[in-house]
Amino acid sequence: MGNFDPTRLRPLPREFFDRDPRKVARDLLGKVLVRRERGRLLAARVVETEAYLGTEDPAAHAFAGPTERNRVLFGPPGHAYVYFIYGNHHCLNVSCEPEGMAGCVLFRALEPLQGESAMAKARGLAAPEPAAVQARPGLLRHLTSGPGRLAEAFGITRPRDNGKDLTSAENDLFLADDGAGKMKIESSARVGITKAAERRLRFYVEGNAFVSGKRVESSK
DNA sequence: TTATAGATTGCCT
DNA sequence: GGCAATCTATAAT
Repeated sequence: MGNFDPTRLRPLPREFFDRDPRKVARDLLGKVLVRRERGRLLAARVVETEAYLGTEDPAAHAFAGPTERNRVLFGPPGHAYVYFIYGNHHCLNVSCEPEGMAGCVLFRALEPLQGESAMAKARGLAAPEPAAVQARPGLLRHLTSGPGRLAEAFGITRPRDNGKDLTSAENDLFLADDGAGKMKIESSARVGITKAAERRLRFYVEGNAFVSGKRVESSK
C-alpha cells in the first residue's frame, strides 16, 4: 500500500473494458484512477465497484434504452459515463462491452495514493495533517469513500468529464495499472437501489478501510 | 405542466 | 436513526 510509484502507471487498454461488466468490475479492483491538472497528479486505488448490466438490468440507467443522458453507455467501451444525482452529487462509471451494448461499472470507493491535500480541498475539508493521519488513518476515508465523495475529490462533473476516453494517458482523467498485486475480493448486493437489489454485483477489496458503508475504526 | 423518485451525503436529534 | 438539500429524468395529469 505504501509504495506507489507514478512512473509505473500504464493506461488500461480498450480491450480491458470490452467485456462483461461483472468481469470488468472485479478486475478494476486494485487499479488506479488518475487525474492530471495544473502539473498536479491525483491518484487513488479502486477498492469498491458495482456492475450494471445494460438493457437487461432494471437497476441500470440503460434499462429503457438510449437517451440523451445515457448515450455514452451505448458507445464504445472505456469511456466515462457521469451522471448527476439527488441534486447534489456526480457519480463516475466506465462503459463496458462493444458499441451497442450498454453495460458499465460504477466506482463506489477509492483509496487515496497521491494528492490527498488537493482532494481534501476539492471536498471542502481541511488539508489532512500527516501527524493526524498517522494517528487516525480514518481521516482520509472521508475523501473518497462513496461514489459522490470520490467524484467530488477528483473534480469529476458531467460537463467536464462525461464521454471522456479513460484509456488514454493523454487525457486528464484515465484508468491505469501500476503493477500492484492481486487483492482478495468479496462480493455483495448493490447499494442504494430498489430494483434488482438482490443481484450480487458489488465487488470490493476484503478488509480495505476505504470501502464505503462501514464504520470508521473505533479505537485501537 | 406538475409530481415524484432517485446508483448520496451530511447534519440533526 | 431520521431527514433535508437540491437538480434531473421520467411518469402522471
